Amino acid sequence: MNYQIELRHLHYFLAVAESLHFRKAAERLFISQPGLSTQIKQLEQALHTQLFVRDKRKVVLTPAGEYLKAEVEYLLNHLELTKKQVQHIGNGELGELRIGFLGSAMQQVIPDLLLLLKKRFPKINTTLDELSNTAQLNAILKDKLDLGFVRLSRVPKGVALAPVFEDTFSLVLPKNHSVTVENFKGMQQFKEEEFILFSAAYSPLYYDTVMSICEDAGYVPRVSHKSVHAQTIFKLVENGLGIAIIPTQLQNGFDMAVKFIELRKIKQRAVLSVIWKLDNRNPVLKQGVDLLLRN
Amino acid sequence: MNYQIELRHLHYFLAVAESLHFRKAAERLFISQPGLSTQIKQLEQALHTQLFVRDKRKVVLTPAGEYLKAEVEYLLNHLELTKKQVQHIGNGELGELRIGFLGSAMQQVIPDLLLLLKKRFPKINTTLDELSNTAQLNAILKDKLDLGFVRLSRVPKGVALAPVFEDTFSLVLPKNHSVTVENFKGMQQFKEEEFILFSAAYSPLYYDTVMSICEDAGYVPRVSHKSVHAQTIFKLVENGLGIAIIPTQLQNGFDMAVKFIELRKIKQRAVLSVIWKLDNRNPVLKQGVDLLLRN
DNA sequence: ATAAATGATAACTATGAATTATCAAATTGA
DNA sequence: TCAATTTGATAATTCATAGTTATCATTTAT
Repeated sequence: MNYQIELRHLHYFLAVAESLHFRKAAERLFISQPGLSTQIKQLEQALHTQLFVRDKRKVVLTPAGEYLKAEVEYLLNHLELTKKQVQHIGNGELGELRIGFLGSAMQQVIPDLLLLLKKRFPKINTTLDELSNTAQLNAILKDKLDLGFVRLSRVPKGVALAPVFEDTFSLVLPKNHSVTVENFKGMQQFKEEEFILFSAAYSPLYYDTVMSICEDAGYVPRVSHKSVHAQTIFKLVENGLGIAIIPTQLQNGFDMAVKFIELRKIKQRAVLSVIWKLDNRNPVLKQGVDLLLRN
Repeated sequence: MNYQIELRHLHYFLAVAESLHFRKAAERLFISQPGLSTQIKQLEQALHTQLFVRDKRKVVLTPAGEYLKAEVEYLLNHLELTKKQVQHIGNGELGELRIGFLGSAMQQVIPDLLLLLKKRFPKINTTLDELSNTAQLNAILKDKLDLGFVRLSRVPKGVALAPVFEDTFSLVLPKNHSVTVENFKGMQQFKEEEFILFSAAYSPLYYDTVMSICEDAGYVPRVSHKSVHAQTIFKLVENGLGIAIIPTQLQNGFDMAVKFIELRKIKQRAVLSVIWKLDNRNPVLKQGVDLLLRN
């Protein structure tokens, strides 16, 4: 009657809570549906609390289930980290740092950081994931990631943010555009152009900053296309579909038929920041952050 | 060959890590010693890491085991809280606040706080534990306690501290002592007395403060006895074994044959503070702290 | 030297996780 | 409207493995 909760129950619970579908969850877990049903029922009995409402056609989480889901995600991720950490200590390695980054940070900042880290702490392992701003923030909140490289101006309470790299912006123009580095006067020259930008959902800060650059030049830009990949933006510019404004660093590493004009005189800068969770228990994180911010 | 870790393993591991003795741990867990041995071996295999060194007469933790112990304590306590929390939410209650306190705070502050809390959040449950300063700090670091009422001036990083109650000190004298409330001049009158104090281990801040009170009067007190219980101290004073200095509030609730002189003119105060962990995930804590500090 | 204590190993037992087969209810669609 | 499909729950059965008992090898204490 009084079951003991095991990690199995938590893993199963999470699968059902995510898919809200017993059969699909069972399939994902490589067990049969009746087995999953009984295990979930056991968990509910152990907690004396209903976690799902089964409505004979759809499954939904109760408020208690909703709460448990968030906590289980946290607990399981934390346990996963602990397992790795224990192994690292057993091997005489210091630990692992899980890093997320925006594509636009791969050009320069990330390689530099990794080299620095390897030099100072040769035994620290790293994992790298290219993720959007919001994906990184979520992963950090759930202890799936230790460190994120993002372009954000605000983060929720409990998360720290520190700028690590400042870049100018550059104009991206088709090769045959009448404006050149030599005859470039200012952004007011592009009042009538169509703009191609990174989408606001991908990076709200970037979007707002570009808007403010045009605003300072006295107009609101017409945005014809939005994309999340630099390469796509370059290709669109190359084909005369508009002009773009990008962080200067981004032009490296691509071989595109466009020309760049660095906007040194405008005040806006593309700021890359690190974010991490203040209550992160990974002992390696502190050293990584210290190292990063000492530059 | 590749075992799945379960909570059972973690509970068993913790029992062995605490007793450093397989047979005793097995007894405590109500299972047989061989069963425990195999489960621990499974855990070690799952982690590919040795956790204990069995030296054919004694068992010790490896560094990796040491690390795991701390993390497992944290995880299991956190899971325990989560279970309660889920049940509370399921019952439409808000949650549970686990409070620790010094005996000397029970007189006034704790009952007041509890009444306030019950009034503002009728659905919050509380558990109360009388613990020493350091026991509270440890319990808070391990997520076994949410809120502690202590007399401390510093706390480790990651723990917050906020004063909530300030009390004057009072002299405790035997009934027949020549000094009375009427002819009391100052602490310099007690230069030659023996002092009975709370032990420094129990409350370092109290000890230092009493020392500084005598220092201000121009002498170093001779300390003849130390205790952790107010009642013991009163009893010793009553029997002429010395005099004492205590937070004034403490005299309430005891019916002792001693007299008290409140030291209103000296600058030192007995400060009671709340402490809590900044990364505590109990959603109730924030409301409790807010309520407390708003007074 | 003998007795007591310790953790590991081997063989066995029995608990309960997981499977298969099936049901009842709800939905879909010809 | 009625068969076909989809859903989670239930019942009976199987089987993996946690836990047991019995025993050993080694160390420590008397």
